[in-house]
Amino acid sequence: MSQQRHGSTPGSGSGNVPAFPDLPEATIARLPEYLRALHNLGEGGSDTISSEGLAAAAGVNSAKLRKDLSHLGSYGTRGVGYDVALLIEQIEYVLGLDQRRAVCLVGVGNLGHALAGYDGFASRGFKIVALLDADEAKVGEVIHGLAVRHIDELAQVAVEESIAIGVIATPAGAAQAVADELVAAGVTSILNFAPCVLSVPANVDVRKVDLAIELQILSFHEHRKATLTALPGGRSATGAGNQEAVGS
Amino acid sequence: MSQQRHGSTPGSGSGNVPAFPDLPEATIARLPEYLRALHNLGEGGSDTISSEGLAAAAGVNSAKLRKDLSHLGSYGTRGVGYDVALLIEQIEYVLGLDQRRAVCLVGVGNLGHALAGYDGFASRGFKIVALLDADEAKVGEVIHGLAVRHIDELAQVAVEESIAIGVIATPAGAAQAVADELVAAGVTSILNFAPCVLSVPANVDVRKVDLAIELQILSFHEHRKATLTALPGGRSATGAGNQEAVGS
DNA sequence: AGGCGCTTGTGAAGGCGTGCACAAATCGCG
DNA sequence: CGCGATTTGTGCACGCCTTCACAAGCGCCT
Ligand SMILES: NC(=O)c1ccc[n+]([C@@H]2O[C@H](COP(=O)([O-])OP(=O)(O)OC[C@H]3O[C@@H](n4cnc5c(N)ncnc54)[C@H](O)[C@@H]3O)[C@@H](O)[C@H]2O)c1
Ligand SMILES: NC(=O)c1ccc[n+]([C@@H]2O[C@H](COP(=O)([O-])OP(=O)(O)OC[C@H]3O[C@@H](n4cnc5c(N)ncnc54)[C@H](O)[C@@H]3O)[C@@H](O)[C@H]2O)c1
Repeated sequence: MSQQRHGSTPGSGSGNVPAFPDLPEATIARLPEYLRALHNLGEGGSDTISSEGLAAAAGVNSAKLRKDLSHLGSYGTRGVGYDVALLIEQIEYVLGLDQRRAVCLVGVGNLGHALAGYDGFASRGFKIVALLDADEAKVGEVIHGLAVRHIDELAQVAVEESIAIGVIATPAGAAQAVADELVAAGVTSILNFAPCVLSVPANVDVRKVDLAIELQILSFHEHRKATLTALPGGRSATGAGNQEAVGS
Repeated sequence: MSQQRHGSTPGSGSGNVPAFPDLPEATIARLPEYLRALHNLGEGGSDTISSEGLAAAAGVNSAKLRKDLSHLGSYGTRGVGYDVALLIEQIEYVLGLDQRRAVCLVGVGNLGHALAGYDGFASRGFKIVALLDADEAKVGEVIHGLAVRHIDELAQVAVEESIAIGVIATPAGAAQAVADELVAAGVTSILNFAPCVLSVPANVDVRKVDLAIELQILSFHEHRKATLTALPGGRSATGAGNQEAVGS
């Protein structure tokens, strides 16, 4: 394991060299979950936490958690557990949360309003620095201290604020056009709420959130449960059930 | 393959026997995507569609799509493609979308408001039949023709409306309690927007949507791209980039 | 009727992720 | 100082998923 990577911790060096030994996608999708659990535990006063305990708090298998964390390096102490503060620092560093990330939100409609007012972004190092819409009637409206600007100003704002992440909350029909504009403005990560497939250059990452799909997956399981009425075991009320989560 | 399963199609029989040859989870997570693409194509006038075409529309590999569809049975015609209408019917049947599914929404705050007004649910066979909140000030408020009711009425409404799916849009602190109440009321599928792990009986399905996690994953990739400034190939502008999607 | 091009359905291989089980390491205590 | 309790880090095996590649099947054209 990389025992000499201990020195190169977040706060210290700025231009620290090496890209991480490319973590498995499945792992990085779980890191935010661990981070949240750690924050909760930190407030609880705990100084260290065992893999078992943290795994329980994050809702995963403890072996999986240890393997995930081992990819970041060796930040635990055998016989003791993980130092909560240090681990938080490490994960935040790996996720790039030590630097505030500017986000722009395009489409200030029903959903956009909710997102604009959501404090769960700011508390994780994300700051919405621009609200954009094509509807002239919405331009100028102030939401949580931020005025809605016209979409045509995107390129300008993106440069001014060094925006790398964009959120699309427009109707599906406009999403591709908006994505193109975001890309043109230099955005390299997009979170898309519109139910459609986006086509973007290879260097741009897209993540999609589609509530209808989630419901349809649940519907399938409902359908399945319904057709299996005659299940031999009956209902077994286990403590922690089957938790499915987003992630690619 | 199962050539005799053709007769047992959706519309016809009601109490049709067999549970599907349990589809892979990865497949069922993609079926809604195919379904949306098919609906778009259907409006476009196409009568049949090739796996290549549908795969492109859904943003997946064509071999994967064929394998996914082959799990439902053989509904394509070699040399021609898939009959759009038939395939839609099939997928909707498998997902259990042929019957309207009643949904209740708990927590009518910022996010809850947006969800309550979202028409993307109804258009997919889901109907929000109850809005519930603990805040007396919100009880009675009418949103899109539906009045907010007090959470204490959950059990009653759940039975009246045969609610099997519940959506949680309350603060994280209240989510577990709400989940317990939903389970007690007979709900067997939960879509959770609160950033926390829910503990439920084994027969209950939970899916989580956490926007902060999505952003953190994007942040990681931003961080990675930033540290890799010296990438040999430069930016290769491929047509369809890397599309990550939700799903477990 | 026969051949040709096109498309599906699938066998097989490879990669990824998961979870078990255990050796190595650390702490506390006698 | 040594020993036992505890917990991490990981080698390994298994299963799922993805992807390639191709035979089988279908329609159309001659
Ligand atoms: N409301 C929800 O709860 C919800 C849930 C899941 C997904 N979605 C999806 O999110 C998207 C937005 O939903 P909504 O309910 O907020 O819709 P909405 O119609 O209320 O808002 C859309 C906003 O986008 C703006 N817009 C349209 N074209 C634009 C363009 N080219 N550039 C910039 N802005 C543009 C409109 O002016 C409007 O303000 C939709 O794709 C919807 O399917 C919504
Ligand atoms: N707003 C967003 O864009 C957004 C985005 C992602 C996730 N979320 C998450 O969704 C949840 C809701 O967010 P929000 O911004 O709508 O919060 P909010 O505070 O605006 O709304 C929460 C609502 O839940 C109600 N509530 C509280 N306790 C309840 C209980 N025990 N039973 C029933 N109702 C109860 C409150 O009365 C309130 O109306 C939070 O967990 C938040 O983290 C919100």
